Amino acid sequence: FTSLRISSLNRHVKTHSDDKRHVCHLCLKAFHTATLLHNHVNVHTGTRPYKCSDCDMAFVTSGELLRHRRYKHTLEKLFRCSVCKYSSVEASKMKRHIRSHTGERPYACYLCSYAGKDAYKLKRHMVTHSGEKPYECCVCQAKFTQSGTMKIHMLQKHGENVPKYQCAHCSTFITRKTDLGVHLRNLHSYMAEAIKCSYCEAAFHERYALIQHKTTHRNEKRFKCDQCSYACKQ
DNA sequence: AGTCGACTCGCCCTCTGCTGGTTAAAG
DNA sequence: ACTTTAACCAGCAGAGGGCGAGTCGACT
Repeated sequence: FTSLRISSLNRHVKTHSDDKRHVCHLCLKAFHTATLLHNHVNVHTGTRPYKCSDCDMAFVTSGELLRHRRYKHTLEKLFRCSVCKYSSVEASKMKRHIRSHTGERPYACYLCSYAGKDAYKLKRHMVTHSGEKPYECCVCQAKFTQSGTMKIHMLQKHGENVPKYQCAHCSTFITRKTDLGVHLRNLHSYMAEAIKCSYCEAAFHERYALIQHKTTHRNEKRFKCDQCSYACKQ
């Protein structure tokens, strides 16, 4: 560490020393400076002098308030991505975002080949090795690996008047948005090679159209006598 | 020494969407 | 009875938002 000012150096040196003479009288935790102790005591007492004028939030330091206001009220995002339109309030968020462009994955799992783009993803991944299911449904006690999965479960299994997703191309209603995506891919996507109907010469580039077409054969008396007008289904 | 703002690291959260196993209905 | 298929479902990863707290430069 280098600094232009001796005062900064002196303060920096304190960060390496065990000389933490400013001790919290409530929990005995020690700090290098009186300001740090002061901020810490505010956490105990709930004292948050910096109140947001636009909502009920309040903070221990002015810096925290400023950041909060950028996130929630001014929406001032100083960091802009040079590749896409993303912008962020904090530099660390931009650093993390850039990895989605570069593909860099610095957080490697020591048990498998997985590597995460940030620490949280690795931590979340590690649950897959421990087998832990930390989230429990309060209604049926089913357990889940992620909170989001439990939330979907609660909504779909125990929710009332749960809206379903209607396919824009057919009358099918599907419970989950993600399954509607699967439905669209499987049944409504264009296929370069047309599939032929097994009962006639008709051919279709969309699977759903073929299925609909096949229903027209359902009550058809496809087996015809070539001697008379007799015909039957089977 | 105290204060302030900028910077940084870290933690936890939600939203989103793909994947693959299961199930039930239709063929 | 058997096979196929599509919705249902939980697992799991990608991406981003929000905040706590420590450090440092500049200033008083």
